[in-house]
Amino acid sequence: MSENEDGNEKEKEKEKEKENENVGGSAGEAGGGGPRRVSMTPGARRVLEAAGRLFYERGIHAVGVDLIAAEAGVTKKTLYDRFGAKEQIVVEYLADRDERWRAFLAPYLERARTPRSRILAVFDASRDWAERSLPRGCSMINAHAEISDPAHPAYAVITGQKVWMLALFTDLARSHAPRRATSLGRTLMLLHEGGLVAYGMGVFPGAIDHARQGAELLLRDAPHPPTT
Amino acid sequence: MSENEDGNEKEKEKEKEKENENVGGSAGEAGGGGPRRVSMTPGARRVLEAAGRLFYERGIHAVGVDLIAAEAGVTKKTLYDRFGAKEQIVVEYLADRDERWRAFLAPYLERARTPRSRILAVFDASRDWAERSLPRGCSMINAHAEISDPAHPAYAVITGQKVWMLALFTDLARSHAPRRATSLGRTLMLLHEGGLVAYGMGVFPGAIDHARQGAELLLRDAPHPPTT
DNA sequence: TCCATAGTAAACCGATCTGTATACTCACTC
DNA sequence: GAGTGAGTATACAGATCGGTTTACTATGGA
Repeated sequence: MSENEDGNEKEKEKEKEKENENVGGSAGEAGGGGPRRVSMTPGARRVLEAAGRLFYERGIHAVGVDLIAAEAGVTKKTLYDRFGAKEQIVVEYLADRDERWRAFLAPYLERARTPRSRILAVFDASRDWAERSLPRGCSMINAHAEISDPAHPAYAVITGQKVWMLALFTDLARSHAPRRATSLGRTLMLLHEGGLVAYGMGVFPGAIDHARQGAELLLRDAPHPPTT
Repeated sequence: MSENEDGNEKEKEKEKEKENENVGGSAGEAGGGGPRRVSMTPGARRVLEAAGRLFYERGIHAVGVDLIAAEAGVTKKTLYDRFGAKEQIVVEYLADRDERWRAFLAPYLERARTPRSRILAVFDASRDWAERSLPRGCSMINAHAEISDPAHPAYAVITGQKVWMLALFTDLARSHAPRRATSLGRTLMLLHEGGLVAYGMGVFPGAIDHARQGAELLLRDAPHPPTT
């Protein structure tokens, strides 16, 4: 363990990752706690794509590695060479979803210019995100229902995303009404989560838009403007 | 199918159900769409108890019938004689939870006397219910994450409970503010669902109480009183 | 030419999955 | 005392689970 000139090898690896579509990493980089552990070879990418689709549609426990490998068009050998265990695929799946969501959300926040509109922009982003890729509700909530053990490496990804969202709402709330930022942030979080759940279960149509209406009501109510 | 004097047999069955703690069934009876299909013998009761506990703690797909039978102290033969299939145990599990919740909620609603306090009583009941038996969040939401097929017989139980809750909130909202009952009922539903999710995932402490605060704000805001 | 990387193909492991079968016991009742 | 309902004990079926192994191929630098 003394004679590894990693400097040389790193250069090679970096050059090979020309097709890696990293999203800059401006506001991201908190995908799951650490850097990606697996080298995303073409086969690994197809595995992750297939696993993500199957996990979300049928549930994590209901999908076996044989099916994932078959859908990805790779053998189980390749799958285990890349990921080592199904558990790791689950972690990558959730971290990937989280990363994508934050990248999707970012331009919505950047476009909005007032604190109020930035808060509402989160709901707009969620609605658009849900309509295009969340027919069965939030991936994190669904995964949490299946992963009971807090020691599971995916658990941190799940709770991490929710904590991040709460911090985001609280930060945005602070800009709008500093005096009640904590409380307002939490209420926004509840409306948002409720919207996601109600949307995923089809309780009533337009659940996320309705959550946005609820948020508007909250913001109109005692907005603590510049003291007039 | 002609010679069954059910009048005689019914009496016997009813006498045997002395230990059955049916809660009158005033507002209930919508447990899952139909009457219980399985005869709840002592063995069956133990199966349902064990399955309920295991399903909730570890997830439905993660628990096998062998484990359920072992935990219940019955053989798989008994289990299959009573329930026929694991699927049916899942249905009974969810219908049972739903029934218990409605029975738990009823006295909270009866004690409250104003429309406003009746709405808040739902959140009070949920907080108490969650603290005593929902460390991992709402059973229905968790089950929905695992059961993707709408044709699954448990699906109707899941969505049925949420629809019932929405109807309850809407009814209560109608007594408080008839003009905006639909919208208010939906927002209350979102806050409530959000509270359940946030509580189950431990996003921040006292999530259901905070949802109640959000509801209070909603009710204070434009309460549409008797026109003054 | 050599060699590491990434992959295919296919068999195999022990364990577990849902579900069924046979054979028997016990308690209660008509 | 025969019959019935509820249960035990145990073995087994066929499939699938996560995971491993051996043998081989294609590719693209150094």
